[in-house]
Amino acid sequence: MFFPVSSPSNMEHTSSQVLLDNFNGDTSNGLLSDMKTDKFTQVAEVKELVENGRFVGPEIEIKSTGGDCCRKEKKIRKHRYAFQTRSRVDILDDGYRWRKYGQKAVKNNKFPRNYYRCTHQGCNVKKQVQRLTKDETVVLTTYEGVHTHPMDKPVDDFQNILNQNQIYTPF
DNA sequence: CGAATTTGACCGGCGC
DNA sequence: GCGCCGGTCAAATTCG
Repeated sequence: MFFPVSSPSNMEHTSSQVLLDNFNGDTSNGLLSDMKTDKFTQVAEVKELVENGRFVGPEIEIKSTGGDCCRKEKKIRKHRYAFQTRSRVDILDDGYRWRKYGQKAVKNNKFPRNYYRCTHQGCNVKKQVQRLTKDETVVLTTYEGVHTHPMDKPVDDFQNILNQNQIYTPF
């Protein structure tokens, strides 16, 4: 799996993965519960939106299982995407600027969940970050939405430096 | 002083 | 309807 993030010097990533299991109805950790209530139970595809080699946002494409007899499978894009990272630090700098707007205690978890919104004007991408109790070296990050602007922070990765000269306009 | 964070209040959905 | 739960708001506070 492509890991979309730059690697500033204060980060220590040793692994990352997409939590495909949680998109299949497992809401035991309280995350992604709306996937269930929305009555979409099958994940057709989980992929990262990559434009010109640069990560621009997460995307989940879901095929609805219920519904219309006359219509073919309806595709719904939820733009929600989760991955977990093994890191000692909570603050994972992914190149975008986030404003914290909430913090909640999570059931069955001694660590709080943090809610962030992208500070860019008109870009309402959200993410939530929580540390797992069962392995407190794991940080689970859930993104919702797609950035409508390029990241504003320079990174030390050469490919990212090249890609900063490109503007992504999804609509 | 403007921007970001903190933190309790508030709100909507859901189960009983 | 009521309470719980997850998510968001917003006033107060802190930070740069």
